[in-house]
Amino acid sequence: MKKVTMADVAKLANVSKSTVSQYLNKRYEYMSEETRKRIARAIEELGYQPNIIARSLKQKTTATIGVIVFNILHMLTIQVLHAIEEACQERGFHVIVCNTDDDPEKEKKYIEMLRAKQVDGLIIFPTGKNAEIYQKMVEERFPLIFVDRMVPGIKADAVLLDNKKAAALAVEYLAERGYQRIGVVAPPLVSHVIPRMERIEGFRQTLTEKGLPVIADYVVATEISSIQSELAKLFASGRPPQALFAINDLTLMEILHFVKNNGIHVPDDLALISIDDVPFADIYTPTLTTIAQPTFAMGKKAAERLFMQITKKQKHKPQIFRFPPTLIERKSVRQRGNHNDGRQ
Amino acid sequence: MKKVTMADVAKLANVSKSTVSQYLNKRYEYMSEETRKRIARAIEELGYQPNIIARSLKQKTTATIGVIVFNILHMLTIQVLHAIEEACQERGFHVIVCNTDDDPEKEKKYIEMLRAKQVDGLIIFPTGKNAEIYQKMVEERFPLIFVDRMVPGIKADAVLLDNKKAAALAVEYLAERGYQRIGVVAPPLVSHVIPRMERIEGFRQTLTEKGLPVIADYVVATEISSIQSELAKLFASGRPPQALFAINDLTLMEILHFVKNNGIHVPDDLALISIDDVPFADIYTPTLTTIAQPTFAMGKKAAERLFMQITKKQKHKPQIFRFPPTLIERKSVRQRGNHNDGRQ
DNA sequence: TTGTAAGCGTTATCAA
DNA sequence: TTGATAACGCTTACAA
Repeated sequence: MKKVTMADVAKLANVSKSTVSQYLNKRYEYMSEETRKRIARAIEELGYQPNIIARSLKQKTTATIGVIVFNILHMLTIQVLHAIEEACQERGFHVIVCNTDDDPEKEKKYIEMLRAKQVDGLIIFPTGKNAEIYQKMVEERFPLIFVDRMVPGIKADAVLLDNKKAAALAVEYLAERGYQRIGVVAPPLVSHVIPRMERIEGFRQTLTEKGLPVIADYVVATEISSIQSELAKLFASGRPPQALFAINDLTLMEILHFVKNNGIHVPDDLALISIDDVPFADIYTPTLTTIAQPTFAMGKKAAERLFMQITKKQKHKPQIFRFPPTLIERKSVRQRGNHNDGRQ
Repeated sequence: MKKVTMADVAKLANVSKSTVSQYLNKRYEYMSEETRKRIARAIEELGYQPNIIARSLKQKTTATIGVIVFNILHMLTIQVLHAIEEACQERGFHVIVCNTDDDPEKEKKYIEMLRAKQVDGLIIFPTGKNAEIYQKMVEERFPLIFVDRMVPGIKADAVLLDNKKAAALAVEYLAERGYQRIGVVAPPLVSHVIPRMERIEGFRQTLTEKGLPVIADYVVATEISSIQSELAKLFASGRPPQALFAINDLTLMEILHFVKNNGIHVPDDLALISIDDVPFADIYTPTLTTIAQPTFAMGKKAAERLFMQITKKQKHKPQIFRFPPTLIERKSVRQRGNHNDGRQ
């Protein structure tokens, strides 16, 4: 009762399917004004809508990309996704979004399904645990970009924050303001999650460069759910840190809960700086000094780079794009008095 | 060099394409152990991956749905999307996500493109301004669900918050605690954005029911960018409101900025309650009393209902699903002293 | 300037 | 238990 096809249009307009096809693809060059109008009328009359699936089958291209993320609720994910969607919109592409919850099995299934659906390329916020599959795509020259996390050993394009720099920014900022006992809070340090490692590495390194001690106890790296209790232990000890560096928005939230529940005053009792510019940074009291990621630029770059891969399917040497973090100075870190030697 | 097709598998396994097809669709009934193994081996050997596009063309079904949202950065959007994605995952469906920025033109283009791509159904957070197009889909019985906003006159399923109830909850809560001069802050009241209208309507109605005056000046409904200045005017006047009801998270943010910039103390100078349970509600000082939407349940319902439409393409009378809001009591509203008659 | 016909990679209907 | 063969709706040489 419903499906109008090109053949119907052709019949009604008294032309052949190919002519209709020409028309639809705007190849008007050799088409008489007359036929063009007849076709237009027929399409109108029948309410014809082309079937892109059929075209895709023939052309082997779907104008669709897949974006596989490990946490769709993450602010970073959403912002990058936004930029990707916008870039795709400009090019007439569509985005299939898949959420893995950081489960490699789901990721694997998604990659396979999306490739079966013939997406033209993939942007992945990887779990990091499907090396063989990533590798296979690289070998086949399938258009692929990693975002946020990269996977060691896989020669694919990646769009990342300059994580060491971000950590350095934080530590330098604190050090310059007289903080000496600086702690860091992070999720568990697992080796395949590169940004975490890089941030901690940058933290340690910068501390050393600044001549400050790296105190093992001040490195809190544990499940989000136990950050509160770990912090409690830390602050129950004799010498709690003077400042805390939150490696991302999730850990920042935990710290904020902790200070609220324990009546710790920021920045007087404890200075705070974090990576990820949370939306409430400047309504919180005190406003929060953060290190922002250029999320929109990152998403845009990922999309553009993917389009490049899609259009010119040459070899292209894999590139890692490191985006610079930006320190946004607010009030959660203040200048420490010089007379204070660090004791409470 | 790459594309392995069913024909290749068939040749290698020494069977016909149809047999391979049977195998892939797990119709093993009449298949000899022997051929089954041969096919399995051939698939393995060639690294064959089925082309779902071809299958879709034949079967007229893509196992893909489209989700068109008017603001992908909205927290509500993201949470509902999350639930939709999860429900789709369970059913082997994929989700194409499109962001319209509340632009009806974009929405129109997206709807057309997605239908051309033969998606099996559409979940739309509508701009509300493409009535003819929505109507056409309804008439064609194309699977369609509206979320968050509904469109008057369009007989389609919709998943919504019980907006009047939400507003009533807020006003009752304030009234019961002795607040009399209650204001509301909202984006511009345009008639096609139903939830806004419903919330304001609920606000007014409940105020009246509680015997409280509806003061025109206390209804701030304006562009987000000018909320601050409108609030400034309001508070510069002799009798500012004792409590403010933020119609959504965006307006809440503006109010929060305003109180911070003007040294207004919450809840002592001004009580605050809002729809949308923002992530920082319980780290803010004071913690924020909010009215939460059951976002996950809403997304799940939208997906399930869409699947129902997709599977049984019968008439089905359109239903509006109203989800109950939940008041989460925190500290941004306190009991007012009875001796206070409302004057400052 | 327009039409014919051969695909694209599946599935489905019959036969064998 | 398996195999021909014709769709599915479109694109694209090549002819006319």
